[in-house]
Amino acid sequence: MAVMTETRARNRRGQGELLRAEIESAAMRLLDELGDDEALSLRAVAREVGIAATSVYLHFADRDALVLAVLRRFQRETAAEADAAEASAADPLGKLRARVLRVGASAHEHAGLYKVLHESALNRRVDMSFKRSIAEDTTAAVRRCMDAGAIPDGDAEEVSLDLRAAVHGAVSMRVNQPDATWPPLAAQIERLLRKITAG
Amino acid sequence: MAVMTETRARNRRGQGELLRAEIESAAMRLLDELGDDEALSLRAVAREVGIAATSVYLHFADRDALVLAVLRRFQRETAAEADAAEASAADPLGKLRARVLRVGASAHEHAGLYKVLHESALNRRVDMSFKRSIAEDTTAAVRRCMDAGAIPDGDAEEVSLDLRAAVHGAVSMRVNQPDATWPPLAAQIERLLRKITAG
DNA sequence: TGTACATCAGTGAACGCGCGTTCACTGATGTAC
DNA sequence: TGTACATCAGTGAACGCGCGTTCACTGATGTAC
Repeated sequence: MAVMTETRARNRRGQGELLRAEIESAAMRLLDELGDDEALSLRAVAREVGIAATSVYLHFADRDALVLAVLRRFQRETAAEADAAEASAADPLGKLRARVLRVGASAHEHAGLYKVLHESALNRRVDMSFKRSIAEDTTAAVRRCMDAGAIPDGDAEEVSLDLRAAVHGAVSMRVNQPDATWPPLAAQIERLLRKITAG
Repeated sequence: MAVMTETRARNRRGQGELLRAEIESAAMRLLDELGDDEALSLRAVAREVGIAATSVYLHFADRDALVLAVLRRFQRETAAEADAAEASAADPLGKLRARVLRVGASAHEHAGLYKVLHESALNRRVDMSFKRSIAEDTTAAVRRCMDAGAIPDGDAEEVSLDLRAAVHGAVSMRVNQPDATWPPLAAQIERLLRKITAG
């Protein structure tokens, strides 16, 4: 029965794009809580921002467009964090470890967004090929480890696939059953990395 | 615009429970296609069976009860298949391999049900502890391998967790991005099993 | 410096939809006498 | 052998809900003259 009393000052002329960012941020917050794109309603986003539901259409063609914008941003941010983590390590194996740990941690921290990005029905409906870069970056890091002799030589694509599957699984279990008790994610990821990269 | 013309003979007296099974089967089919419990509507199930929507309430308290009945059945069937596969192998390692391969294959074959069981919002909302048995059975199989010296001795719980994470990840990727091209699941599972059980 | 007006940012009412669930009911059938 | 009736299996109308989206609109503000 609580009535929405928040009012929001209209943006100055020429500043209309500011609302776009506000909508996107609100949707990102909600989506991270919900963990399900179908559960995100445009009207809830509008309520969160304090605008009329129809105002969302000033900046996004429809609900899918809004969700996709959020997911692109999450993907971009995660990739940047992974790059930064990689850069902070010295040797190839340290870089691979830092990258994988960072990707796992980001996913765990933003469980809802991770779920929507990787486990929602959107994957069946729209093109999400922008996700590919994470896989490619991991494969490249594996390859550099092999080239440097830091891990046994082999099929980098295959090792990367196994590694991503294992990390995805470790994260997914925790994200989907948050109430169960789980051993620390980082330790498991390090162990999986060790096992999977060993010849 | 197609109108539902299917008619369905009312069950004989005393046979009312037959409808329960029909509803459960229809819901199972739909849920496997949809891969999302929130997308399953009671009315769609009723349409599929050819009954009035309200007739579902003769056998299930509400939508959640119906979905849970389906998931319990799927879990029971998968566990039985895994036990059968295990029984068909001779040595402990063969049994573990057979079990893990069978669980992976069942999941892949029933992608939608697998998703609902392991990745749906139901996990946050209701008790799904009946899922535990699969994990426990795998851990037991790992322990028998260790006892028999078929794999290096170690923490069976930990190895089982890593194995389940990896297999879950391998399945989940394929299930969630069915249009991407993936190498054969069985080969990847065998490889992961080898790597993860090796000391 | 003043003012008409185009533009920009955003609104509010309305639409049709499918949904879960409640409720009072119907009509065939088996059974007690 | 006949029949009244309780029970069983299932129905159909109706409810209120929140949703995505369309549409014509409003009112403040910057700018051209």
